[in-house]
Amino acid sequence: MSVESLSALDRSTLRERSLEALRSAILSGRYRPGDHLGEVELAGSLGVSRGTVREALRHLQQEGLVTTGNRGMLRVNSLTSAEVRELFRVRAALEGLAVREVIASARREAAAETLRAAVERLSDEDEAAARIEADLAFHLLLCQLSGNSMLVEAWQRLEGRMRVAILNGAAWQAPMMARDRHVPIVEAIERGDVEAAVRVVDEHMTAAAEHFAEATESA
Amino acid sequence: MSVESLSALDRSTLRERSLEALRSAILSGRYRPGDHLGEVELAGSLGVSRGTVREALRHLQQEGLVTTGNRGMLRVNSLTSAEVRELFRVRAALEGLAVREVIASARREAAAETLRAAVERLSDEDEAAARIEADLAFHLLLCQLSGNSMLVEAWQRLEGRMRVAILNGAAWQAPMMARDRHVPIVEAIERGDVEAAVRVVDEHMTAAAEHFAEATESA
DNA sequence: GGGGGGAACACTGTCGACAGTCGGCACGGA
DNA sequence: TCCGTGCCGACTGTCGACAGTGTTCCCCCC
Repeated sequence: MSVESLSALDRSTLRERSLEALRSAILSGRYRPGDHLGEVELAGSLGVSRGTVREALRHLQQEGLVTTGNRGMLRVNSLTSAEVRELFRVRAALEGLAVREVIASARREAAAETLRAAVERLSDEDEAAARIEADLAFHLLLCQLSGNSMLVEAWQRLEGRMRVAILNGAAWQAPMMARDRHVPIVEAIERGDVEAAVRVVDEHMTAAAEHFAEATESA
Repeated sequence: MSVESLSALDRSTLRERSLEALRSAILSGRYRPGDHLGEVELAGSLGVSRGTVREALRHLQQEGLVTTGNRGMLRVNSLTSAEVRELFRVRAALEGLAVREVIASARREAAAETLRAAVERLSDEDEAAARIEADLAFHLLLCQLSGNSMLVEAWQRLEGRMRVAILNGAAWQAPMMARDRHVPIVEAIERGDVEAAVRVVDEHMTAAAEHFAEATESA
């Protein structure tokens, strides 16, 4: 009786799929920082028209993964170690606000529980890529639980740059994403200790900043 | 419901000019929140092709000035009063970081002086539009003087939403942008008093948040 | 052998057209 | 009157093509 229902994936536009493909290609390191991204070449390899990849590239440009070169040409972006440090300081400010709002929220208990569960997914053994995803998911969740949509948006805008920074030091990120590093945050939220929570987040970010900044310097 | 045609003597690309034209059209209130923005119609009134306005619209979408409606159609965005409050809390966090970094900076004195000059441009008598510009310029300058490029970027990403919020309560913004409100910030920076500076910024943002949130509610 | 001119080349900017799809409306039947 | 249904218009998604412009490299002349 029922016709094959169109899966939601087929609903996505070519532009969205191209965008996702390019983003993951860059983030997986298939393109090196500084590599030139030609519209025609990408269009050919993705099997779509130039206009379509063009839109995807412009989107990536606004995300900060791609930057405009000499003649309007686009190339893969990279971050200096100073920018990495700056990035983490902004993150600290944002996530500091997040923990503040989570603690002040009426649903603090439920939020803490959710975060506790997310921390458990931060395995110390998994693949590097999985660990990165779990780490970013934890911090995004923290922002989401604040209930501040503008905060979530701002954080997500930084996410692209974050991933670039992480990519630079991908080989050494191990100790940063460990479960130990995140448990104190959850505990401070559970206790409702604003000062401690903010301080812990700050320290976490400072340590991560140093880590990845050094990684970029030696690259 | 029309935008002025673009002048042809400019060296910038049509896409950039279309973007600027659309942005100022929305921000000047020529389009009301919820208004549908059709690609063909805009292309006609701007005198460019659909693909060109399409890119501009996508840019505006990422800026948050325009949001995707029912069928992938774009319409002018508006903010709820709750979102306005959230927005200002994020701004407070960002600008709090800014004053912290400015004070910690080696060029604190020079920065304070620059800010002092910017405050003077916050006239109490000028046109509403000019006052808004001067106010935003002051806060942007504050971020820029921190020397944190990622912070500047994050702030600018919020700027579009800011202007939407301001637009909603455009008639009542008078007391918010007054010089008195900003002088204490500069003074705290001059004294190097971090705690006071952050507190003043926070209060400034909270007051502004209430102001514009109420304005959007009664609109 | 070195430098200048010029001709392909390789891009991006911009455009007009075709096709798919969604919403609304009129019409006919119960 | 109310509901199903098929048509129509509008709008976006996507594409291929043309034009303008740096860039590069080769060839000729000094």
